[in-house]
Amino acid sequence: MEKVRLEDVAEHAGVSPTTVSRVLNNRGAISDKTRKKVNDAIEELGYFPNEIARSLYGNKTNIIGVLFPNVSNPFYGEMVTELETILSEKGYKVLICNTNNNPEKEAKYLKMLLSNQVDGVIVGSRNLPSDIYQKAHLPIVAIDRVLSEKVPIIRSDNYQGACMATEYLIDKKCKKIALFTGSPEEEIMRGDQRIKGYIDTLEKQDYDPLILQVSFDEDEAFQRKRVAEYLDAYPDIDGAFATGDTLAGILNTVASSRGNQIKIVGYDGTDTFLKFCGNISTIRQPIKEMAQVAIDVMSGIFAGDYHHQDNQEFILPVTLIESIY
Amino acid sequence: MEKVRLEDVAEHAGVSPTTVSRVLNNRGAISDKTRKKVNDAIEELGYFPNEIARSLYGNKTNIIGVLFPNVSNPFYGEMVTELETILSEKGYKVLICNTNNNPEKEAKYLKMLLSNQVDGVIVGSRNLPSDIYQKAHLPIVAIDRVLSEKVPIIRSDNYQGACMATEYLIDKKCKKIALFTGSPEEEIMRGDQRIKGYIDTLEKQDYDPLILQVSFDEDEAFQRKRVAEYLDAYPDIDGAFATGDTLAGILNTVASSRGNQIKIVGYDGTDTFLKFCGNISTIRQPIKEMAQVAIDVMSGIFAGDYHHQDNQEFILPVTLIESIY
DNA sequence: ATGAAAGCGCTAACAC
DNA sequence: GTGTTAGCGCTTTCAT
Repeated sequence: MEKVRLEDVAEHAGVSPTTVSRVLNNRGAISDKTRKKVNDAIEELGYFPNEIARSLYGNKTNIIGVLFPNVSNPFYGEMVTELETILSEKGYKVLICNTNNNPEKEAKYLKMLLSNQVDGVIVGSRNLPSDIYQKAHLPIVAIDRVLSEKVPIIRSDNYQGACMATEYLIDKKCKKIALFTGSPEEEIMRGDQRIKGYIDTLEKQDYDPLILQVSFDEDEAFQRKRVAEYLDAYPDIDGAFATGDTLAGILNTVASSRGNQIKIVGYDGTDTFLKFCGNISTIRQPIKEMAQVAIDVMSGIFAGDYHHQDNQEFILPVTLIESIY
Repeated sequence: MEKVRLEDVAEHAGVSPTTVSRVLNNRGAISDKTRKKVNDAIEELGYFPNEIARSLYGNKTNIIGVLFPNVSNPFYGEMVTELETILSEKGYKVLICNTNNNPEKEAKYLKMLLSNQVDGVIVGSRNLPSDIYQKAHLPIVAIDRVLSEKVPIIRSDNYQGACMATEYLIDKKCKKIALFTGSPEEEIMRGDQRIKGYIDTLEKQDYDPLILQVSFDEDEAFQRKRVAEYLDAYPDIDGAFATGDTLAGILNTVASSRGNQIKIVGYDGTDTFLKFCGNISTIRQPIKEMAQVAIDVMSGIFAGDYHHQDNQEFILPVTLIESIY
């Protein structure tokens, strides 16, 4: 049971390779008789075309690389699932790369993708200087990340989402509304939109913001400890906006185990979170729609009818998912 | 900025293509002077090798296909992450396929992977008749799935895990211990190991088993309703083993919202679950270790030193993760 | 309607 | 130590 090549099919059918290729690709004119002979030969030999050879000739692999920190994170996992679903329907294959937010891995992967002649890259990770992506010279779209001014960004409305979350907590009569975030200091300073939405909303209504940081780099036990310390230090907290669902989950676990009554709103609203934590409200990012837009934009780049403006952003609306109980 | 080929490098360096190839692959003897010339040319032109051409020649793509129901499920997401991490260190790339447990998609993907000349396939999905995998004639390993008697299986000790979960609930003085499962009737009948472990453990101690089914095919709202109905019907349930963490999460949400005091043990123990639901105990599958074994076995197949016996299984031990609070 | 021949970018005999 | 040549499996002019 050796590998069957197009040439074998041709021989078996008593025609030339060209003819087989034509049948395969429905190109040119073929008599019904010949077509049948060829198709029978294909069937009998169990032939299927070698995509590698096709790619080499055609200079197109139909492979899209997706570069994300980590598909074990439900947000990225669901995003990759949606991307893959849409792409596979369009005849593309997906090469997956988990960067773990490690710049070296990210650089290595980008190079690998280029070497593998991928047709485009969808990036949800970023640790590299923007010129690296710039000179990759390849269709790229970014998900919620600034790669360079030349790369279009698809994101959900982080500012609006934060406002909705905060307003919700105000509506629910919370008096002391804290923000829990995993973002590092610099990012907070640089004006993270989720944090900005929280602050703006509170200040508009004369509440005092309280920003509490729980580093993502620490392990979970440490994060719990840190959260518990915050709850000790600010016992009057009765509302909390967590800028990610993971943090919302941890906060919920810690608070409920201590008997603290805190209304929590998370951020992301993945299906996984909704299933695991149906009793926590959250802001849902429209993952599927974001995936669709990302691919539409990329298709536009392929087709040559996407006209870029610097710092182009596609911002999609979020929704508040109120916990059922 | 056109595509740079090996031949361009050769020309630029004033040597033959062969020499460039030799420098690239560190093969044969090359004078230091020539090597430097070539490397300089590579640098100047920004050349990188075309892996497609290499694959075509070498009959090896260094691509592994991974076929799972869905990376948006944290168990599969974490499994794929671990696989990808290990594979990328070994120089392999990962082509990802979400079958959604759809037989047509699965068949289409398998064919696509074959067409793309992947070096091997890791499968965590199964809806196809076993002969399809059999005649694929390709190194295959399966994760927790029977594909055919010829395909080695890597799984965790489901029976043992179920026993541990059930024993834990008995230890915690639960009197009425139910099992919640999403498996369909047939599978339950066929002797699912998690269910068997539960039943055996209970019967050994003269408890009555109570198996409650909550279909995975229904949406979440329906599942909640179904769970609530069960809790109404059996108000004396004070312990529950859920055969998956998702179900454990739903059960926990419903129970706590109704004020039912139920000790719950889930199954899978993904990092995501532990973060989201730190207050639920669970049986943890050793995902990373399973990924490692899967790849070791596949490497063995590649190297020709894996000797298969029919229905070969590699079973890894599980651990009980007790909720912190 | 069909075939012969060249070539996609690379590697590996086989020369010298 | 370096170059010439053929070929991996396919598609596509260009003939006929």
